[in-house]
Amino acid sequence: MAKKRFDDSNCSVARALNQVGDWWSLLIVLHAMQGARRFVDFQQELGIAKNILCDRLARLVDNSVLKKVDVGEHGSRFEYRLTEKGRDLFPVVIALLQWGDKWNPAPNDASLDLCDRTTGQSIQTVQVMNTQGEPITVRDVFVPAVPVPGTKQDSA
Amino acid sequence: MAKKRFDDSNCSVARALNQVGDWWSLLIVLHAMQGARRFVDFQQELGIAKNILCDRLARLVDNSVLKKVDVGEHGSRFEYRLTEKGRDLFPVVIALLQWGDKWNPAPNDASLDLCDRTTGQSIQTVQVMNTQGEPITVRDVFVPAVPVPGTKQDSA
DNA sequence: CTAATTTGGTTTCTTAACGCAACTCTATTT
DNA sequence: AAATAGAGTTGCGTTAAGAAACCAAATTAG
Repeated sequence: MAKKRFDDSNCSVARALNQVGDWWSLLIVLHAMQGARRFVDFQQELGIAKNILCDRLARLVDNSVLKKVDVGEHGSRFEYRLTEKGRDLFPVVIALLQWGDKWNPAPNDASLDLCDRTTGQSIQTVQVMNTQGEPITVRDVFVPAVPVPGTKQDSA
Repeated sequence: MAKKRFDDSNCSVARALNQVGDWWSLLIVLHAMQGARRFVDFQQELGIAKNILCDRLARLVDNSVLKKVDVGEHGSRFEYRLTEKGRDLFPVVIALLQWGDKWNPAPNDASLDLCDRTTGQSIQTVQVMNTQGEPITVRDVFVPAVPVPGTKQDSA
């Protein structure tokens, strides 16, 4: 983490990064998407220190990305499940996964390839699209000049 | 940053986060996408400490997300420009931006909405889609059992 | 009933990263 | 010659990350 916080930033990306912008949070969300639910699942799969995991899970719960569910089994058993907000990080995680695959090819193995249940085929590459459904790049976008006073759109 | 590095992880997301998974890097990339090029641009727009900015820019250059261009103007002038790899983070940044907008509404103002140059209209929400072009959620995907070792499928 | 496990955390302590401020260096402007 | 600007670097204090040990409730083993 850093000292500088972006809670009140008027930049959506900054606010988003404030919640999931550290090393572990998105990895935790990814593993949650892949089925991890219990403390030990995350701990073993990620190889993360327990105190850090506690902290990250608590923060993700605070931020409503995960919810903590007491499943009254043997021992103190809790499950951390994705909320709708957490599940909504799917495009972010997938975009990141695809970027990592494309530009930092796996050193030793195949990356995990995700398939759609209904078609059985690999999913598409995540793209930004215009209203016509045509993929666009960063060069195709602009921020409309909003002359409304009081509207701050800071760079972001 | 953290001590734990994921360079050699066989997880694409981990490798991606290794390059742009800190508080500042994606914000720097975002601002670069919005036109920031010079050291002072980033420094003033982001309010980041200069040594941290140096470090982040250098790392992004190392990772080929940005390239440093000497524009021989007055003083020592450099520009940091996005590479193709950097521009390819567009879907990641936009997905994050949209998530931040949706789930952490701006405290005081409208978030900036991005428009496509050719249509003049707002861009679509970034989604994960199957081969049919239908949007899918995390519940629709599965990891096919045991990819053949040595097989690399890039856009996972 | 007691001892050992499992799960989920906390505490301690070391190390590394962040962030401010001040300083450097080169080149340009006054 | 002095001042300004761009792009850093250096020092130093604060904070966060990480490993390993310790803690506590519920469970199973014996």
